[in-house]
Amino acid sequence: MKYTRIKGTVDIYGDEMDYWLAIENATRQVANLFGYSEIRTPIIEPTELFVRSVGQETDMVQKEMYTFTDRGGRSITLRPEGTAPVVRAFIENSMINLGFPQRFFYIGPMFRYERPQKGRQRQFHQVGFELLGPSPTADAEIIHIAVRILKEIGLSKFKVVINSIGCDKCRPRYKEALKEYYSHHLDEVCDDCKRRYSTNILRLLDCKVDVEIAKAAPKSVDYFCDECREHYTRLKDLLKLLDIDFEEDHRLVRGLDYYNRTVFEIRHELLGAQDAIAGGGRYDKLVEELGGPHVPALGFAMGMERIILAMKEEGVKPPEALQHQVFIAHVGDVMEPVFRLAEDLRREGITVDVEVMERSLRAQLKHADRIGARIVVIAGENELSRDVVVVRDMESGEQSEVDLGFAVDFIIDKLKKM
RNA sequence: GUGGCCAUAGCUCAGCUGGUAGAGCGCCUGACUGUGGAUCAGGUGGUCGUGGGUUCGAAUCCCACUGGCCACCCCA
Repeated sequence: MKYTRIKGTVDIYGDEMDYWLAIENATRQVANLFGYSEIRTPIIEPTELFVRSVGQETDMVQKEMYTFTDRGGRSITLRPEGTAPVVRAFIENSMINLGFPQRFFYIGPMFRYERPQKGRQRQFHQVGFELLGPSPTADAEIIHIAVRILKEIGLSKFKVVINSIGCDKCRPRYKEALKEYYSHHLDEVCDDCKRRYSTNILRLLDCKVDVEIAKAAPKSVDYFCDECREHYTRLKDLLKLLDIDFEEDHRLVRGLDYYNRTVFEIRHELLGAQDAIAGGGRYDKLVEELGGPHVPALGFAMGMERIILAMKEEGVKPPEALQHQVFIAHVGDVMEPVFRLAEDLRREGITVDVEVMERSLRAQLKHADRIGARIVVIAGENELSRDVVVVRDMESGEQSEVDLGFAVDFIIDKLKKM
């Protein structure tokens, strides 16, 4: 094979596309119901944008970015996530003048240079929502939307996990407590944890090896400042009001530096190692960090590939995006009336395939059957010389001769009854 | 970046201890000269992932590379 896909990428087509459209349709529908407008930002951004926002020390920046130098000598990166570009666009276009709050959603490809596995590719796709606003009500709304979309798609076997990692004011105290605690267990934890003890102490909490040690570790809740405690408590109350089931997990910390206070994840029960189908949190300092005004905000992203895996695991079938309704088979020199009939039907919103291969009638019927056409119109010289066509119901096999002038009404009527 | 398993027709796979490729499905044609789905018959289709090595001879053994899957790491 001469040319093949780049490692970690896939071609999406055919029946598979139905899954994608189901997710996109659910997203747009829910976005519309909650008043979110779509934003499309470039796929390439200055490298520095992600270094600043996601964090110099994160794995995403350290070893997962697709970065290259363009012909002008600029360092460019294929976006590894969607929040930083949205915030950049918000600042650059002075959207602050549009008033508050502001609500955005996006759908598109992201790129991370990782080793592919189940639920993980190098080019993957996310649906994301961002809400620029400060209150716990905003947090509840964002989680509400994520759950709503998943339900709209037809999923049910997932759970919402939430936590708060405090803010700049109270997190240092919490980190101290963790260091103190882990200093007594350093010889028991895994090598990764030993390394992160000094680089990123919070991450020791979600280590999968030393689960018991992490479970017994100090919890952020016990170190919150008054504001963080109030925010977190209020969020939980609001989620209950919205009838959203959630679990608290003090070990949930996220890998992006910009998060503070609320973080959450939605995990699917039937997936493998990569079971997080959505994740997000609050980022109150990010807008300022990127040179904008003080604008507290939060958001989340859902992994479309993972949602499709979840749909398949749960047996959720997306609706067929393309339904072949009418196939026009023709024999002989009859194109003028055939084209006219096809156009008349399409004007009524009916999907019409016209034979373009000049095959035998038998082959045309076979093709019509394969694409799932409900009705086949047989237009031959025999019929058209008498100004009629044959209309065949492909399910029952019933055929009727219909005057050309009544064919459209006849077919519309027949489709309605199917 | 690390580890395990894997790579034969469009798809799913067989091919035992080395003797130079097969099935099912699909696709095309015909039986049915202008009528799909069933059946039957015929046909199409592969430099056995790539490169090298061992051998008289390699799809089969060895090495490297590439790619795939799964897991680690990390994340959606």
